[in-house]
Amino acid sequence: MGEQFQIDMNEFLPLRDVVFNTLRKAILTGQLKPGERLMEVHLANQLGVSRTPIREAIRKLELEGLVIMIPRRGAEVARITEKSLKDVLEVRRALDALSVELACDRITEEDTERLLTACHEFEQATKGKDAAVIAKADVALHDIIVEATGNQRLMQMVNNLSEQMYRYRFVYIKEESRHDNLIAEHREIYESIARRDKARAAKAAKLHIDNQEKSIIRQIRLENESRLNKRL
Amino acid sequence: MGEQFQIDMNEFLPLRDVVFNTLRKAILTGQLKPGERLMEVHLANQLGVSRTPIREAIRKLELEGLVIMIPRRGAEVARITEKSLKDVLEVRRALDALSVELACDRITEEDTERLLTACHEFEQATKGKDAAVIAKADVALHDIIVEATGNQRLMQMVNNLSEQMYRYRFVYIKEESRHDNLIAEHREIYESIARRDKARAAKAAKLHIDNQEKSIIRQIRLENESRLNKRL
DNA sequence: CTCCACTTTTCTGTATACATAATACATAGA
DNA sequence: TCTATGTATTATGTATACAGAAAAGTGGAG
Repeated sequence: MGEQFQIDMNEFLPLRDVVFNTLRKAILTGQLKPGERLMEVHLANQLGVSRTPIREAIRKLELEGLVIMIPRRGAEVARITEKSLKDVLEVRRALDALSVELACDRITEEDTERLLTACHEFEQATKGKDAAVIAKADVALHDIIVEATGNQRLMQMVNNLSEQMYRYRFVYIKEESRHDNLIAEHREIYESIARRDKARAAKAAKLHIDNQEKSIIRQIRLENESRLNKRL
Repeated sequence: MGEQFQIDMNEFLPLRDVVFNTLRKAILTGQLKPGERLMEVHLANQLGVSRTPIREAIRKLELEGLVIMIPRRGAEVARITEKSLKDVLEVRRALDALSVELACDRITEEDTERLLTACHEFEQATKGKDAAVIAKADVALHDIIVEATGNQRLMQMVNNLSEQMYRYRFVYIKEESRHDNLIAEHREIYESIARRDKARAAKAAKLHIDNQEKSIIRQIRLENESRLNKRL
């Protein structure tokens, strides 16, 4: 029983939400692996709560696509296939393009400044070697953009889609040879938003996703190969 | 206690899913009105089940955005504001455009035929006066397009977004003066997909949404006015 | 040794019980 | 009459109990 989840008990949310956040984080960080079963009593004991909040949390994870339900057998962590990831990225490409276009129309001067700062901070972060720091700077930058759209629903959907690939967020961050490209891509997005050039911004955002897709797909294929080799 | 939901008990799904579908339909058709509280014991009695499946269904409705949770007070049907609807449509415009673009690349000859047939059937439907029949034909047509993309995630997200405005689906269907326009818009979408003309298809899809938005926003303003008048 | 039937265990699905927060109500005081 | 405080009610949050379906284990026959 080595696995022990980090529970944010300091929150004073309903237990189901604490459980929901805990399980989600465990799935996204890979603590709970694809295909792994989520057994209610086991989780209940581990988290020190009853089955009820566990079940309610699982219902939400189910709708979020992070677990799949098998009738009379329970929940298991959703497996990521190359197809499902391409599907996600295909949608995300469209929504990221929409985000930057809307940002062109609606971003304030102040947030444009913040965006520039975020670009610089990302650049700084790449000079250190801490992938977590780089990833955080990357997220911060993209958050500024979607928030600038003022579209609540869009924010929620983009976040959810990002989540689906969270397990791979380090993949393209770690490739140091790509760092200069990432910086340039961010810069291009910033520039086009600052100049309110929607077409250019959309193009840049799509390119940004395309490049991430390449890294991640490459990684998935590597994982699959090594998995197949182990089976032999 | 006039309200009595239509329960599809013939299904042999888990009760929570039966309840989920039942409540969702009740919300989408307006049987459960925005702002109305969903009280667990009440619903449990009404549907003849215990509170457990009710609660689990509510968790899913919560994540789907159809109900909102107030801590220690329970769930209520989400209110639709003009802003929230504009947000939804803004995203939907982008995803519908994506759908037709992908359809241009991926639709089979067979499905292109079906799409044409669906156009004709929609046209036929408008000649009768049954709004439900027209709405059904409209849904069928759009389903062919998103399914042609082969993108599971996209299908799910478009369906979810459609749901959010389901309460208003009759609004633009009912305006008979718009029927010829709707037919023409569908025709234009069909033509551009058949000719694999992505740019034209995207433009047509966006226009289609723009026109729906106008109808619905007009309707919402009417409702708000009459609501305000009643308060006086 | 293998396969099949049967028993046992395990886990989900559902119902119910209990505790507590929130609200409504009523009563007393100013 | 209005406000405030205490009480009663109501509904949620959580835990637990019970029934039944799968899965796993067991034993016997071939």
